[in-house]
Amino acid sequence: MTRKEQILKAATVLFANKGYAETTTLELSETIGVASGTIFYHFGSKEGLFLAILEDIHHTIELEFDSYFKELAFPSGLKMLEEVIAFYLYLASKHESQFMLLQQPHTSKLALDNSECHAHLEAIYNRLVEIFEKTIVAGQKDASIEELPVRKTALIAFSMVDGFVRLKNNNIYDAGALFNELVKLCQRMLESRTTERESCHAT
Amino acid sequence: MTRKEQILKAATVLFANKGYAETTTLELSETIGVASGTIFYHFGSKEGLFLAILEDIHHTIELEFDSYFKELAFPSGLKMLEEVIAFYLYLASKHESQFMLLQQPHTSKLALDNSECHAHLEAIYNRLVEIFEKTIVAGQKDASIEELPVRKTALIAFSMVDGFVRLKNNNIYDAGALFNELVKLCQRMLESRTTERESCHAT
DNA sequence: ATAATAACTGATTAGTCAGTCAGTTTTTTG
DNA sequence: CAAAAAACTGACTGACTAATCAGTTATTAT
Repeated sequence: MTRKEQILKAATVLFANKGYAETTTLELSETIGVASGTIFYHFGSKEGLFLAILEDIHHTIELEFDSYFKELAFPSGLKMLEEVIAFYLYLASKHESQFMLLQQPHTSKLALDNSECHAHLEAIYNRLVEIFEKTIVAGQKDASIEELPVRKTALIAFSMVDGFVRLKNNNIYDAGALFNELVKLCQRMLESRTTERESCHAT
Repeated sequence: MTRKEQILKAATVLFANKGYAETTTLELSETIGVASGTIFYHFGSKEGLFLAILEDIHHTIELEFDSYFKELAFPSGLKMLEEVIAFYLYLASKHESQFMLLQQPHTSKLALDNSECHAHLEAIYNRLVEIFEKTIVAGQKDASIEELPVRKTALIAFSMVDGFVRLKNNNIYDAGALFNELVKLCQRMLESRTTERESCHAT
């Protein structure tokens, strides 16, 4: 890892866990063991560093999704939903600090008046929602998922799983023990029922 | 409104929208039109002010829930779910700044080493989850809601609706247009299916 | 009306922070 | 190897911030 990458990664962890404003550039430089000036040599300013982190997150997520969608093959859309939730939670755990940073209010705050930040955030969220969209479309093809509006339903499923990640990261409840329930409820929410009812009336 | 209340309410709005660290006591005093010393006269410190806000939020939520549960009468648990989601979103909108403050990382951060903050947060979240617990219990009594584990299911339903509020507040997507889908998907998630099948088989 | 108490003020203080820059060390290039 | 370029340093600065406190004004009690 180069110095620049070291700073980037350490800053991601600190910003995610302490918050942007609460993390000082001096503290950051001390945790890595470099002079405080080095940060500004590489990133120009604290905000420049933050934007570089966002770009890195964007890049990470693009890579993860590209490799995940390359090997997609599931028995049914509904079964895929389970895998997809597991993958999302795996990602949020593997890149915990990066996901926590995305959930920081400072991030969405900055996006309001910084177009670079806004562009990254938009692209990242589209990718995250996409995983649910593809699942719903696949499930509707094999009739395992109900004919619900794809985009809207995907957004709600996303905010559900994302809310779960937050619950976990905030340590308010022991959310880790809720994984099975989350999957089951998500499936109940989306699974197709027309077949069951029809076969019932048919008899 | 007394001066003290004025400061409390203005601080709630500023902390919620700009963040705790990003809001200075000078800025706060200037928006109300009082001397900066007045804040410290009433609240001792910036953190004391924050804790007073949390107590106020706690109080607000207790009051709202007490009056809501006083007049509870619904045709079915499933119908109640719709009302309860609407009530939750109504609350989050009526007390927007207070709900946004609850979602700030600084709040859950402070709870880790401040017992007063922790106690308030715990009580508030219990009340918020309670609304879903009561609905599930009611629905299970009239057989409109499936026999799922009450607490766990309520936690997930809560995190779903709470995630929705965040989506709305962060302005990333036009979440306002998703209300009907949210209600529908929540109902699909929880509604009982055994009864339908039974009544069907009975005929 | 007067004393006593509470509410309020704002200049001051001690400390912190992002950012700078002249100078040093390391790496690359010819 | 020498010269040039890039990487890095850390003391310094000016702007800003939470908190203080001696003094002032408003309110209440007697």
